[in-house]
Amino acid sequence: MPTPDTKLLQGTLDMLILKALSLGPLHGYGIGQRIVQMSDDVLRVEEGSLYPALYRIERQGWITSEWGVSENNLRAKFYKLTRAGRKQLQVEEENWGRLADAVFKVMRTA
Amino acid sequence: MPTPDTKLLQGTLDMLILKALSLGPLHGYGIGQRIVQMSDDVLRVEEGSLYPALYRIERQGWITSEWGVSENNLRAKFYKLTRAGRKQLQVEEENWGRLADAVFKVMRTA
DNA sequence: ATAAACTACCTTGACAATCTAGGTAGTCTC
DNA sequence: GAGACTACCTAGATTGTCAAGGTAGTTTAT
Repeated sequence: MPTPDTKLLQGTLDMLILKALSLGPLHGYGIGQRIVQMSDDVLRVEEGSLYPALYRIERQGWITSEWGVSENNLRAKFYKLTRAGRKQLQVEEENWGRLADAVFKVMRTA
Repeated sequence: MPTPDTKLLQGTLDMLILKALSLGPLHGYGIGQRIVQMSDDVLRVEEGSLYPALYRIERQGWITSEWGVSENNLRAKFYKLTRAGRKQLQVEEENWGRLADAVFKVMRTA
């Protein structure tokens, strides 16, 4: 198990989850792993953040869930991006880009 | 007065304040303005966030304060970066870079 | 003179996101 | 049958930010 050394950038978790799901349906546990992996072990997602985030996002209608069986033969809840979720991902992506660029610009100020 | 349309990326305020002060001492009100200006009106700092942040940062020993008079002839508390603050700015800068890069990497994932 | 706009500070209360730290239960390997 | 791993969940505390209020002094325009 990778043990990344840093906490998540606040406010980006929802976006990262949506992004992970944009690559295909996945259960909660797997989403956490996929994010760690996609970020090359820099970003970690604690379960205490992950599951509440999933409920929050589902309540918004951006993902749907369905119980199933994992690759390891365990019961698992699979999440899938909705059309609205795909749209939301775009919005958050643009927002993040704008903000991150602004921060970078400030940091580059002589 | 510029009215930027977005909230601050959480966790970056301290860094932005330190950065603003790295360009020279400044009073609280001015720090807020400098950040708005450095970010081309994308980042806004609410006073309800700014002043508590300044106390927090001063408590850490990264800045010191001194009462003085502003350019407009009003009493104002001027903040100055300490040596420790300059070092902290570096640390936060590296951290931010690493995290932001990781997020960008995730978002670019096919 | 006096109102309006701006500078500069401050505080309170609420809210949202995250983490820590616990827990359950099933599977697989040794 | 012990230990590691998968997979879910929750409660409580902490933290950062914001919204919305407030005080007081200065400047500009009327």
